[in-house]
Amino acid sequence: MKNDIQQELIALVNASLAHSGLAADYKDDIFLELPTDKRFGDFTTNIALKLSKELKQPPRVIASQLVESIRKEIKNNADLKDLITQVKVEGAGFVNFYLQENYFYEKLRRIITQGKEALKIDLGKGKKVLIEFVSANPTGSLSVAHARQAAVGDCLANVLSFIGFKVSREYYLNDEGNQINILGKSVQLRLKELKGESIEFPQNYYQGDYIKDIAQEADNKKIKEEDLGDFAAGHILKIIKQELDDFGVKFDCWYSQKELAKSGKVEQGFEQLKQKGFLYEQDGALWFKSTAFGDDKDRVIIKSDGSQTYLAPDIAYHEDKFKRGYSWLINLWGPDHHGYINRIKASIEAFGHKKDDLSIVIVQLATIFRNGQEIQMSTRRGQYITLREVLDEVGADAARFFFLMRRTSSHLDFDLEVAKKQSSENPVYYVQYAHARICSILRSSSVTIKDDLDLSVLGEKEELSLIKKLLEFEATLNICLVTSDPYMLTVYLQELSESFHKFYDLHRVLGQDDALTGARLALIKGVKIVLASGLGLLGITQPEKM
RNA sequence: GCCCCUGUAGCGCAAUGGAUAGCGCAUUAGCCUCCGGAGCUAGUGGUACAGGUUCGACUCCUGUCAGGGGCACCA
Repeated sequence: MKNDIQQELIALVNASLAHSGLAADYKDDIFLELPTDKRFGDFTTNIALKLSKELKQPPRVIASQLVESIRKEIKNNADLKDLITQVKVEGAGFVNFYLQENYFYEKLRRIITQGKEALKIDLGKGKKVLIEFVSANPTGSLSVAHARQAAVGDCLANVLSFIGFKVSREYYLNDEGNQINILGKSVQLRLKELKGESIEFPQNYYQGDYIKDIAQEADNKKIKEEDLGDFAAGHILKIIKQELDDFGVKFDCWYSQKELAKSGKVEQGFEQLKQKGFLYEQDGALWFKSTAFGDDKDRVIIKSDGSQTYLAPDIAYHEDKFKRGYSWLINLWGPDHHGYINRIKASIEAFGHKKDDLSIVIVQLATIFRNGQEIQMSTRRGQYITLREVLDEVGADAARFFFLMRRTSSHLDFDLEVAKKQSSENPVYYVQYAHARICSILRSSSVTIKDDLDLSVLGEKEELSLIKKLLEFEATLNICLVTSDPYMLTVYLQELSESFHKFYDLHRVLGQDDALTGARLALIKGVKIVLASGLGLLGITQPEKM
């Protein structure tokens, strides 16, 4: 049996369309794989509905003609003849294919014999992609906004890597400039305070108590005044790295803005843009002509006082990403950056890249609740709730799942008490419980699962829908790719868990005759493999006991 | 004023333009002599409003209303 049945069916329909004189080549966009038992058929095509207007005939009439032609084609196709049990017109004019159950049994067999490898699909073909995320200034602990970015970025990277992309995770480190100067001055003031001077602490300075700790340490190490900013940034960066590490997020590259500035790449970039005619001077400042690419106004890159705006190194930075060999860039940004999208896209276009070579994913904010009450301020660490506090309270597994379980572009309400609950109200436990339950059954069984066992005894409704649910994993990963958003994976894992619990409740695995017990063990082993793979991609542990 | 996100059951949310709009909480009634009851079954309750595109709209477009976020020679 061939694996890529979908491709074969598309070819079949195309041939049938041509032979019946209905239409030429439609290739893609005609198939939806619908393996759930909620729908009709195992594969379906809506092509008759699409052709209805062009052919000026009712969809069902076209569908009937098409089905007739398809049946003829199938007779001449050795692969499909035994596989397809029925082709018929249903609903408004859908053509539905019903497959031999054996097709699903063999899919399941592949999963239990090959494990996780059977779930991989090569959609990336080795394309190099760079995901830049978090990139928080090293001026304080990571906030929940950064935490959500960390969870989404890391999971998206996992998914893309699983489906055949060559992925790098990068953190753009803003280690010089205005914010670092202010950080240095904040420490300097706290130092004075430490020595008994009375000070007035400006509001735009960094307020948290950690500044006092850093001041104390700077004093012990006798750090020079002009180095205080760098010292503090280095200190805070260590804290950030530890926080990310505890959250299970690792970066391949920490890209320093300071190093970029030293390298001369920023000025080289200006030179290139100037030659292409996208820079001009006005009012004593240097402007980038971003309106040439759809931005609503041109942008300053060198201010009239001679210093650069933030955009200047950023333009060079993005061009450098392409120069390092990445052909697809993904940036995760906070919602405060959405006005920045057009100008940075304009810059890559100015260098000759396509707009779509850079995907900007805006990660909306998360609001932290406790028992339904919004938490406005952090009590312990200053102005905002930190990743550290969330981790301390609910743990990395629950935190990651919660940050991922809504569409990334949507606001997220995160209730700390719910995340700690051990009940079906808490989706993390629901999914992990399904996994642990399967492990428990597998532990208490003495029946071995043979590779060539007969799976066709799995004829119950719940068994078949569970197998079909397993096969939806592939489609789910594809959705994650198309939407650049991994959240569908959390939805899928909850559905799969639900499907398993329903099966479990109605059908006993152990204590049946060996043939049935063996097949059901194989089935739940398949569920375990998919659950474990999915949880792994989310960066969540897969407990064998809870 | 301009831009972005959101509006689905009392609450929190799901549904790659497709067929009967799903799930959890809350609430009501049930299910453990038996593989993990952290589970399952059944009942209640429905797409903000007005147009449009489409064979077909929760989904796309226009407008209205409501909530959240953002506008810089800041980063």
